[in-house]
Parts: sequence; C-alpha cells; structure tokens
Amino acid sequence: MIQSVDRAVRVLSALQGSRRMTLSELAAALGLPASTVHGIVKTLVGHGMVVQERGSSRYMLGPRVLLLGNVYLDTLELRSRTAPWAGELARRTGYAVRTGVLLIDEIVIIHHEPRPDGSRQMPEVGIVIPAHASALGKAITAFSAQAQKAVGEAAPLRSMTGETLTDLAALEAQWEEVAATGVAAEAEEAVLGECALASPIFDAFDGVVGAIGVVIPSTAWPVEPPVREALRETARAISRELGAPTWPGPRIA
Amino acid sequence: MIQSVDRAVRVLSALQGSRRMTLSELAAALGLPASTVHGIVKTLVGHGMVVQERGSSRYMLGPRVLLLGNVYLDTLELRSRTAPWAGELARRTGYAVRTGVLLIDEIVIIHHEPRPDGSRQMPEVGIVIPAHASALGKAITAFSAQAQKAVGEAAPLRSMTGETLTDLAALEAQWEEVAATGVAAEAEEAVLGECALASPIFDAFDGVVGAIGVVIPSTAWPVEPPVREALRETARAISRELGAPTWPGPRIA
DNA sequence: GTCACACGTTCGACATTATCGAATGTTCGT
DNA sequence: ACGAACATTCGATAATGTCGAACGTGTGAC
Repeated sequence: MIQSVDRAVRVLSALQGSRRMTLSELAAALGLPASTVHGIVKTLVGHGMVVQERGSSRYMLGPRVLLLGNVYLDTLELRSRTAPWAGELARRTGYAVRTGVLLIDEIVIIHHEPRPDGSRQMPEVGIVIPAHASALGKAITAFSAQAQKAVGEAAPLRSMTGETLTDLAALEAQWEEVAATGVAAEAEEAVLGECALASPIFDAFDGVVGAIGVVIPSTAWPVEPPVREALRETARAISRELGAPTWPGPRIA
Repeated sequence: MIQSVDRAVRVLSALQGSRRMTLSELAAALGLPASTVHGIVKTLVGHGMVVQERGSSRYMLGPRVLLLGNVYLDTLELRSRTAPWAGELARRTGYAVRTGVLLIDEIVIIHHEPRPDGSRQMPEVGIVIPAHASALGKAITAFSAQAQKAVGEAAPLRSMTGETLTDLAALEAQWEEVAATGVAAEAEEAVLGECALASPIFDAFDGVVGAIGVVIPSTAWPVEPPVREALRETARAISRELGAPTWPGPRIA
C-alpha cells in the first residue's frame, strides 16, 4: 500500500465527513505535519478533486469527484440490469425500492425507485448506511465472510436509533437466518419510522454483488407475505439475468 | 505536485474514460511499468475507490467515488441556492434548466431541472461538456482568464458536431460579446438538435462560480427575447443571493 | 490604526519510500 | 496438457516524499 496515495484518499475521506476543512484541521485529522498535507492537497486541487473555497481558505471536495461518481453509475452493470426490475417491484408493492452495494462495512445506494404514489421524494442515490443497521446490509453480509469480518472489525456497532442492533452475536444470528431464507429485515434500526426488507443479488461468479429491498413505513409493518414473495422473486430474477446458477447463491470468502 | 498522488488520480481519470481496463492497459495508458501501477491500483482498491471486476480481472471505478460525488453535491452552496430558481425558470420558460461549474476546461452539470412538460428525461447531473462547445462554458469562460488559458491549452478544440467552434479566435470574439451582454449562446455545437442560452453566476468574492442556462430544441431557435430576459434576471438574482455586489461581475484572473 | 497571532505556504536537507526490472504465480486459450 | 499472456510479488536502488523551520499573509483584538 503506497503511503502518499493512501494519505490522499484519507484526505478525501476526511472532507467527506466534515464537509469544509482548513489545512490545519486536515493535518490534525490525519495526524500529520501541515506541510505534508499541503503537498497532497495541492496535488488534488490541481486535478479538481478538491477545491479551496473562495475567500475562506477552506478546502472541500471538487467537481471531479462528481464526474467520477457519475461514470461509476454508468459503468455498473448491476445498476442497469436492476433498474427495470426495481420499477416493476415498486409498482407491484407500492413501496420505494433501493438497490445497494457494499463498501467495506457500509451500504452505498446505487439506485432509488421512488414510491409510486407520486409524492416528491429526495433522490437517495449515493447515500450510505451502516451495513449492520440496514436490511440491504444484512442481506449482503449474510453471504460474504469478508463483509462479516469488516463489520466485526468496525465494532462497537454504532447505534443509530434505539432499535439498532449493537450486539455482534445477535447480528450473527440474524445472518444465519438470512442465509437460510434469502430475505433480511430491519425495523427502525437506521431511521425512526422506516422499516425495510431486502434480498441479495448474485452473479455468474458465485457471490453476492449487491442487494435490492423495499422501504416500508412503520405504520405498515409487519408487511403482508406477498411483498416478501415479490421481493424474493425480483432478486432471483435479477440474479438469473446476471448469470447466477442458483438463488440464493453460496456464502463466499 | 506529489508524483504518486498525481499518478493515482491519472489512474482514476483513465478508468473514467475507458470504463473497464486491465492492469496492462492502465500501465500502457500511463506509460509506466505494470508493477508501479499495480501498487497504486491496489491502494485505491483498498479504499473502494477502484474495484476489480469479478472474474475478468479488469479494474473499474468503485462505490466510494459515488459517495464522494454525492457529498460534493450536498456541500455545494451554489447548488442549494440555485435549485429553487432553476425550478422557477423552468416553469416560466418551459425549457429544461441546467446549472454547471467549471472543471479545468470542461463543464460539469451540478443541477438539472427537467422540462416541465412531464416527459421522462434522463437525469444529467454529473455529465461533462467541453467548455468551448456549451453556452454554460462560454458564460463562465468569458469571465475567467484562468479558464480561457485552460481552454487555449487544450487546443486544438475538439469538434462535437459540424457546428462546433474549433477556431480559438472565433471563440475569443464570442467571449468578448458574452462579457458585454452577460448571456452566452450555443446552437447545436455540442449536440445536434439542441441549442442553449446561459448566464454566469457570481459570488461575494467577485468572480464567476458557475452558470445557469436553458436548453432549447433547435425547432424553437432562435428564442424570443423574454426567455433571454428571464435568464438574465435569474442569474442576477442568484448572484445577489450569493452576495455578489454587481452583475455581471468583473473578469477575474 | 497598530499589533500580534494564527494560518497557509514555501524551502531545503535527510532518509524513508516509491519505483522499476526480474522472477514467480495464475489464468486463459489452444 | 501445454504455452502464452497476464497479474502479482520481491528486492536493490536512488529518486522521491517527508518534515521542521522560516516566510508571508490575512484576521481579530485592543
């Protein structure tokens, strides 16, 4: 692992957390001398990955990261294959549908199909949720030892609401259940008033690549079996389209 | 400028162009030994900035760049301030409205307000257009010497359609005109069938920070004066909200 | 209005660190 | 089963990034 590149990514991560930072704040956050950080930041600025805010001499992320993010979405076969199915699922169930992938120990939303009731909803593509506090996260983690390790190492599990599972053993028990049924659940563990159901998606190379799920208001929870069935069917159909021989697929390293 | 960080960004840029690349392709693209590139790529992979495609051993951008892009949009005051005005402008004119910022010598779209006719339209946030072939680009470049330099250095100007201006002198003449009127135009110079009008946005620190514009079908071109007036008014109003003392603002370094 | 502080920035010597070529392992196609 | 192309690992070299100190600049206090 190359030191300076690693540090550069750390700079971006710091800016991702605390939107706008001075050079000294960045240096303190990384535990490095200001001059060292300056060299890195200056390089990133040169490429538009970071910009210094006009006037205030604070640094923030630059337009180039937006561009990269957009290209990522375009490149992702999972997303293009999933989109039509997500629309169909939203129509059939009446709930919003999300598709996500794993990033270390968090879930990144790569597609969001709004509730079909026509109300104005925030676009949620690009947001992250801890893997241990979301149905999408549980669905993926249950089938990936690597993800389980990452979640375990991130302990103690951060509590988001009073309902968040913070006990690793309890979480591991849920993984077992998810691995058996192919459906993961979450009730107000990430956001109050919001529950969710999710199922893993597999590809031709025999492993989870993501998960798809529905977002359900607490008032409609627990949900009727047909929704659960529709979700399973959708995840299975997408996996088949991606070339997965079985569903659910095997648990991988 | 730190060499290895610079190279890391170049790797990301290469992947941005040719979506999926093998290590050798990357090495060839950067003109470096494979082992050198490997170290960089491995570091990026460790942070989820890059992922190796399952099976094929090709590399592509990772979920982390999406996350960063999303945070960038959230951080941007220009975007949040502009959004309501963009909606208003779209309603008044009946055309789609775009807001963009400059990235070296290209325009990155940071907000897209669809045509109010209710038709399904592609979300265009995150796409890029060469600054010399777009109204947004001309609007910004006319007021920034740095941008003009970048465009000049990128010459020869890439032709997108038969109408694209590829002569730098002709472009410079347009900049003069835009600087005087505060409105830039473009007729099928980027995409056939599409014309555009755009005006620069200034902030409290006396310089362009972005531009807002309307997208107009060729069939409605040239457009009636009221649209032009509405656009100027909108750009002026946003600039005032951002603290700009005058509109148009001064041309900056 | 002046002072003083804090911050970003530049510079140069040092040694840590990235780099590169060769060797190894792995995967693919024949 | 073989060969070739590719990704990956390893280790010696010196080029490179790193760090502390000095400089410049802008900001807030008195």
